Amino acid sequence: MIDLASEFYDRPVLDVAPQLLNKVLIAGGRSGRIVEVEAYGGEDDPGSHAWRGPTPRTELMFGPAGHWYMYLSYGVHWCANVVVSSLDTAAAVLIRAVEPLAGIDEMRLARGKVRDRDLANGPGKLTKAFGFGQEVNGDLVATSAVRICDDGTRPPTRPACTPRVGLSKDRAPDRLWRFTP
DNA sequence: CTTTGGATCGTCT
DNA sequence: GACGATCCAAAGG
Repeated sequence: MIDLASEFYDRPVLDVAPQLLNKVLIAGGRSGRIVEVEAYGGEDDPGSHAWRGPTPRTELMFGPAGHWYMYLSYGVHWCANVVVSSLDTAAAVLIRAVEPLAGIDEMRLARGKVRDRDLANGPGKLTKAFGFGQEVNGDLVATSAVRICDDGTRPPTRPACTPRVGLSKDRAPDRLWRFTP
């Protein structure tokens, strides 16, 4: 189990996103394999929070690579993004789903009455299953309570590329920036 | 199985 | 004042 180095994140978002597949998310004694991600660009991407330039909420996206950018979705769910390339301004990868590996009892407790397969198969579900939120904003490589590690499993050689989920019309639906193994 | 509507509140206009 | 990078329960086939 090796923490990904900051160099891993400091690359174009379309390189980093598919390579996060099959990596392992670790937090609070729980772990899970990343099985769905989405890439978001910066000011040139109508689907991105950073589209209209920096705001108080999105300033983290304009910061250094290898940091968490957490945001509250629909006033209810915390969603976890990893900021990537400092050259591609304000790009980030949304972690959309993980497959539980360890700490499954804690996840069941955090998630309530759902089937095991539904414990962490959504961006809001996984943060609740792992029990973290806004407080992890900041450097994920050096000091974070939420880490991303490589356990030796290779990324898929040919990941599936599909449209991003939940974007309203005209938000660059032509960009197939959702990746699954 | 699919569809529908409610929850809920920070953020930006 | 409107709108989400969502989730879930309930209702209908």
